[in-house]
Amino acid sequence: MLKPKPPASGPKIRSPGKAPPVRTANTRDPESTSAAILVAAVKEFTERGYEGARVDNIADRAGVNKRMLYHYFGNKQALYVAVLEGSYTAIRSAEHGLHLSDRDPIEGMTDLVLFTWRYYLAHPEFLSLLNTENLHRAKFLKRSARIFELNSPLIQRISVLLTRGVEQGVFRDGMDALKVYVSIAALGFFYLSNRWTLSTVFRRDLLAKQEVENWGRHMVDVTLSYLRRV
Amino acid sequence: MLKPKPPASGPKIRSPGKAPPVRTANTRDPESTSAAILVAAVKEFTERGYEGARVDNIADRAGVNKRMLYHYFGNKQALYVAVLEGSYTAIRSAEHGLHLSDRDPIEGMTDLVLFTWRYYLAHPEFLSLLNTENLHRAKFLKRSARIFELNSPLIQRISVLLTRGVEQGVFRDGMDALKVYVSIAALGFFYLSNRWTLSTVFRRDLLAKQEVENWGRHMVDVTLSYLRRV
Amino acid sequence: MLKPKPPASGPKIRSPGKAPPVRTANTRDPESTSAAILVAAVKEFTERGYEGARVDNIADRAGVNKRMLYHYFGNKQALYVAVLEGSYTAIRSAEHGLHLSDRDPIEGMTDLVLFTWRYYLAHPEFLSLLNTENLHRAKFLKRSARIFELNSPLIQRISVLLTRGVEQGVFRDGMDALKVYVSIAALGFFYLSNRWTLSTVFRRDLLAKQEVENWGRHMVDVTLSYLRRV
Amino acid sequence: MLKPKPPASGPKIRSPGKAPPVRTANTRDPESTSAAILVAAVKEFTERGYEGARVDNIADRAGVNKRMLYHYFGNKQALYVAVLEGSYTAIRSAEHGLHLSDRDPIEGMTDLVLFTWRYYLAHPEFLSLLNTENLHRAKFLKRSARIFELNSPLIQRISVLLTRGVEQGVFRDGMDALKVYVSIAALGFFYLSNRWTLSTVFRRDLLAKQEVENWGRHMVDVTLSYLRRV
DNA sequence: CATGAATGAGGATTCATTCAT
DNA sequence: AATGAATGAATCCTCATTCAT
Repeated sequence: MLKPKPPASGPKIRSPGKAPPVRTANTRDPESTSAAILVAAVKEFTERGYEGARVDNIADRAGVNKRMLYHYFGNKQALYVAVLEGSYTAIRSAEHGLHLSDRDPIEGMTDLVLFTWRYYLAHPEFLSLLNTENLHRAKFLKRSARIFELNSPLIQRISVLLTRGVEQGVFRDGMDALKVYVSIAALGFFYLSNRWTLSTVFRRDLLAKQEVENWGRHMVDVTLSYLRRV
Repeated sequence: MLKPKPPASGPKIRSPGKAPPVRTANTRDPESTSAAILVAAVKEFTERGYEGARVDNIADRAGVNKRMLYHYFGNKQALYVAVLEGSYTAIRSAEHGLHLSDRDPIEGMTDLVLFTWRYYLAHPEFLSLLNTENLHRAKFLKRSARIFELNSPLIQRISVLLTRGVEQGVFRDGMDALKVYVSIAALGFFYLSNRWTLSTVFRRDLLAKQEVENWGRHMVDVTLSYLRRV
Repeated sequence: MLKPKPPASGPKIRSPGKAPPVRTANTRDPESTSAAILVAAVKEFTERGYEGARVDNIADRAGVNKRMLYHYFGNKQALYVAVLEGSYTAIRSAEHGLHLSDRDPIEGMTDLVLFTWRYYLAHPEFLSLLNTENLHRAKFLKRSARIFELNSPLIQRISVLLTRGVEQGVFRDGMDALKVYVSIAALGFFYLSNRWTLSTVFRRDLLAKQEVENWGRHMVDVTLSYLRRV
Repeated sequence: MLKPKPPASGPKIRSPGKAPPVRTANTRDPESTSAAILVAAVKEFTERGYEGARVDNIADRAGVNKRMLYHYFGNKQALYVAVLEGSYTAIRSAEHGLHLSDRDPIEGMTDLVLFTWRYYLAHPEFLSLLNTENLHRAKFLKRSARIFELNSPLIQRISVLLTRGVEQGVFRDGMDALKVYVSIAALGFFYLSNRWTLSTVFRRDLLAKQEVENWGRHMVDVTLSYLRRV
């Protein structure tokens, strides 16, 4: 009798970039199983986008049976939404570590810019997931009711910071907190998200250590130049 | 954590908004056939990304037999590369309309910023394609030998503009042309590319006429604040 | 939930020679599923060659979902290789039933010839697969590391038989075991493999019972005439 | 306007083994056009079998427009039959060069064997086409009415040779001319046709010059051993 | 006679998801 | 809870053949 999957054939040729399973099978630990799936899903969706991501790959990477993925998350789309929400939750909760309210406005703004830059650097998956989501016109994100609540406090706090800066005579008046935040995000996000095409098109390695540090300072420079009262 | 979605949900995002064919069949005009394929491919890749794009959809949208797509472009990937190259060629040739060299530096820079902003506004496909390409780490773009030649003159011209601004005492010294360009691009690109998530997360319609105009001015403001000698 | 099966039966005219599925679906018995695929693949490749074989046909003949074929064997080519290896394994293990070493040389040789003839008669798939493989210049077979080990003992045993025949004064000296084996195989193989063109060209039914028996005797006659000391 | 077949894509990836076209286009010489197609078709069918052969490849190899192939031959199958008939015609007309009737029987038989061997060596396409045809159970050949007339004289002439050999006391009596011919053909045909698998399975280069010469002598040896009166 | 564009019917393969244990 | 076999609907791509010039 022939064995299934004879060695000569080598079926199941996984896509490149496959990581070895991070868990051993049959742990019977719901907590760890679903966490492992989530971690694997973040990687897969980050690397390949929504359409490019493979359910099989996620299961393999998580070291769990594919069926578990459906058990815990329902389907690919729901898993993707869970990944997305997790990413937003993470950045907003990280931002809580920032204490913008009781700081010197210039220092507070500098911290915000550098925090944003460093967060993006440390969390490429966040950028990639956002791009993927924007390709889909945020249709998945729209379903998540909590997203607005999650994000609006940040703008509020920037607004306070700006007001204090104006009161202290260091910032220009009439600045829009959302505009300021979007500008900061834009500088950091675009640089990293588009680094592949930028490096190719302009032949300059944007991820070199020195370039990365410079860009953080540059972001501070641009932001403060814009805000400062002249 | 999201609850597993009820079975009725059904992912399977079928081609929304599929357009009727733009041509009648069997024109026997190679130029028009391959052009129609290219136009359709731009749309499809823009809307759905590389993995999400469907060869069948492209053929349908172009109003040509699917086989023609392979006849003229070889395969999906080659067609995608053709789309990508076409997009870069288009923006760079549009930039040629700008006469940065013989202008007042402030005006020239303002023109560059506004041009960039308006080009991105008018060409959402360019932004989307770049995002798609960056998801793939520019692996397709890297194969295109002409890309660097296509893009490097722009940086050269910005550099000249900056130098003239310094000479005339209006710009700060020591500015990096690539940094300046990437900053401008970042402000415009991120705003548009991420408008779907931004609108959702901050509940503000970034595409409202007034907002769009404001953002253009904002980009000029930020850029000149940064460059100006204080 | 019931699946909404399409109303009418649908055309889908299968290629000629389709056999009804030999299994019922969804047996959930991997052994039997992969065995059924292999059996069906032998038939299909035998009847139509590698290029002519249809993966759909194989799945249909095996009574399994087409997807299973990829699950167990990877792809068409790997399945073909499995079929090929199986055929070689079968004939060599059948040859083990022959006890050439402890026999009278003339009898042993007669047995070998008749065994070969009968095996070919009983296993037309082996001949057909070999022809197919030779059309491809053995490119699939070359990848099989075990093939040489599988076949070389036979030549060794013929060699011993020849030596004993020489010692007993019944065989000529200096005979090459491989030449002898190839000659025997040639007589049987060609007759059967080429019987279709031979029958057409010479208008003689080579598969008539009497002809078949005669040819076996003829093979013995030719072989012994050649080997015998005169 | 984009040119069809952009350089980046490189469509029309032909299968390996493609030969450059042997003619320049648009010769407007029917004779040479159809001859070129036939020559190209022989190569393609020989190398890839009937199902593996590609109409496009044949046209390319012939350096003619694909449409011409249909113009001159009707379709792929008819072209294949033309190729097949051409091959049979060629070998039989070559056999006419042999003068078996007025020769010493032993010499005549030796000539026949060596002629067969050399012809097979020089015409691998004949062997390959026969194998292909046998895979299809000679269904194409059966349609060719001329085939029997073409081949039967040969057996007649062998029969005469055998009779003369018996009369002269050098050949055994009661030999069947067809059996003799099939045996000779078998020895030569199988050796060459199956050389790829034989070489792989037994690790011996059957196409080495010395081996080839030896096999011709071996064929004579076997044939005469069988026929000779002892 | 000659050309190259155009076509519809498959071809192998892949995918998210469900079933049976 | 967990498993791996099983499935049907795509998905990219290819092929022999015909059409319009």
